[in-house]
Amino acid sequence: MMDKLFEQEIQKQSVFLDSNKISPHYIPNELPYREKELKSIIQILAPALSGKKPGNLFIYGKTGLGKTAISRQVVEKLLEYAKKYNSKIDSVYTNCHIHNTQYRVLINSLNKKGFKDLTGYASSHLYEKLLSYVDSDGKTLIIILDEIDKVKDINELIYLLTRSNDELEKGHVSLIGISNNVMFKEKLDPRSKSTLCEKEMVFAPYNAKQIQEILNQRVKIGFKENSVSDSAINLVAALAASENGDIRYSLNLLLKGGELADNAGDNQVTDEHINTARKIVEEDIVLSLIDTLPEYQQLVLFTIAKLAELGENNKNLLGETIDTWISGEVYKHYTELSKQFGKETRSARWFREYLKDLEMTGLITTTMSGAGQRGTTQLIKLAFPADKILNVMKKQYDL
DNA sequence: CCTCCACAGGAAGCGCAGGAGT
DNA sequence: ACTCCTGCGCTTCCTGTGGAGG
Repeated sequence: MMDKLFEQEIQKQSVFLDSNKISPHYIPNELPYREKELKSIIQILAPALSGKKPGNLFIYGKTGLGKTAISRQVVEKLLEYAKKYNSKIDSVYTNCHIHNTQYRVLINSLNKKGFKDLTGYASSHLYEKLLSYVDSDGKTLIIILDEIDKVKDINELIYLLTRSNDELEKGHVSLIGISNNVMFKEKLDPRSKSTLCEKEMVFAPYNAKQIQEILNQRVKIGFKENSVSDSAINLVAALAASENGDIRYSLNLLLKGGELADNAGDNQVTDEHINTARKIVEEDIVLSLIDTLPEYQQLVLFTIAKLAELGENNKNLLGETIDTWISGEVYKHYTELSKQFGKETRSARWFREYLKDLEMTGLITTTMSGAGQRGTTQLIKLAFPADKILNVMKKQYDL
């Protein structure tokens, strides 16, 4: 019985040749339309080959534009060359979304370099360990900090890591910081800012045509021939273009679309699959955004979503749907709802901080009021359809 | 023009948790 | 085990801002 099920699964036809190659985590050998960026990073890091300290680099750009892929690729190539020419270069990659403090970044870096059982040590001790690791043979250590904006004590971390260059007898430490948060740079200490942003680079979005080309390449290696209709690829490219040229998003669409086709037993991915995939992927995005939110922010979001739901049957005098509220109004409803759920009500001041946080996650958008409204107040609007948010929240918390 | 309203957001301070030092 | 310190989440208080309304 079980054997039969496995047999069936194996023999099931698939549109995929190798679904791993469609995964956003897969780094292809060639990254089209990034030659310029590739060249600049190589130029910045190249001094390491002759034992000089490469400049620190800050890379900024929206999600899914190849920041991580390019940096990792360049560093990998650099290590190959270093071997060939006998230069001592080493690198360590840390995703700060997971390792989001100075301490955790240090632990992670040392772990990856083969140091074990480090928990319990003070961070000064970890720092010493890292220093001696670099100093032992005078290597150049390139530290890649992805999603660097997620580190809580980022100023201290930057200071610590760059200060190490003064204390090292031989060898250097060089930083590559990657972020998709525009505001991040402005929140840095002026001192950290000038160190980290010694060299700076901005990744521009791909346009629809470039996305199409990139997707075609991936489809060729990830899908069987003719398993994705041309119009489906066009649709994915168009959708991604409207999402700031986010390749990761488009790959997720293709991956989901392929799975949907497989499940339905279809031998080609069509527009229909992509449209369904889009709904699923979007819901996943909303879910993951909401999921990481603290409880009290979720309640605020829920309040706004509830208002939006009501607002759909609530037209203003011009017959337009009401989809924007002033913060005082939302706060009133929030206090009512929190009583209803038996939660403590936060002060209006802190409520405003919640709004700011929600805006940071991109779940809501706010604008300052102008004429037609007394004084200055925030006008609050959901960034996603209310039913989508409510659906996700209902599933999660059976509200 | 002046006052009032409705809010924004800074500053101070408070209780608490979790480390570091002793 | 104990104090001390620090950061965090939050409240309270306060000043500032700009349109509405007299």
